[in-house]
Order: sequence, then structure tokens, then C-alpha cells
Amino acid sequence: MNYWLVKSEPYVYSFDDLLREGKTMWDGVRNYAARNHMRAMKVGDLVLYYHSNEGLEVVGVARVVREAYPDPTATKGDWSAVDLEPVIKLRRPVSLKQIKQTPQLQQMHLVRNSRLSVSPVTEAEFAKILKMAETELPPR
DNA sequence: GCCAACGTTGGC
DNA sequence: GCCAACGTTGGC
Repeated sequence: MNYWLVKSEPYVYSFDDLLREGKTMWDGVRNYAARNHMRAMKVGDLVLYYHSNEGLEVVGVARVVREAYPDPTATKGDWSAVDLEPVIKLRRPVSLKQIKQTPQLQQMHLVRNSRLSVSPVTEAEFAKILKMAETELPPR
């Protein structure tokens, strides 16, 4: 099982939108590094959902329900999409500020100023963020 | 293949 | 609104 983080601008597609719809196609990624991370996702992998531009916080956890397939929104180029469904909304969202103040999270792409929209997260980082969010994963 | 110019992302 | 970081483009 692997862990990831995806960024979304909440006014474009928020975690609440995902909760409302129950499932979404994660498409439109046009960055090779991010695409390659998406291609490494497996069904069941857990994904931290981060609101960029506004909010600037991790707000929820999602799960990969369909592995990489050709992005139907790509008119040219070799791009991929995955499907995600919501797992749980964090009881206390974890802000970028908090993350930056947490020694164990300094290695995250988010902190290291990468603008990657899809990035890997370690199990320890994932667990730490859930703990900071005072949130436990629901039993499957 | 190098690298300057340009565009985009995203925090501040 | 600014601008740093990063990716892409295109001339050479």
C-alpha cells in the first residue's frame, strides 16, 4: 500500500465536491512527474487531499478506486487519469503552516517547495498528518 | 544539446 | 498583486 498527496484548488474541485459526488476522475494533470506518480497508484492506495491557493490545508483522505487509464480530456500527448473516492473528511484540517512547523514532515514535497500536484507521501508522514488531524481511518 | 525566454503554479 | 521555483519551448 502506498500513500500520496493530491492538490486541488477548492473553488475548482473541493473535497466536499468529492464527498457529494462519491467518486471522481482525477484528470487534467499535465506534468510528467505527477503523471508518473499517478501511474504508480494502485487500487486501495490512500491519498491526502490538499486545498491549494485557498485553504492551504489537507482536508481529507481519498482512495484510489481505478488505476491509471488514458486521460479522456487530453487531446494530444500521453496523459493519464485515475479515479478517486472519498474516505473521510479530517476532523481538524492540517494546514501548510502546521506541516511546515512539524519536524517529521520537512521532507514532504509540499514543504520542499515543489509545485507537484501529485506526490508520494511516506507511511510515517501519512500517519502523522492523520494524528494531527485527530482523525482515524474508518474500518473498511 | 544548451540555455534564454517565457508561461504557470501557488505561497505570501 | 508579486514573485520564486519550476517546466517547457525554441533558436542556435
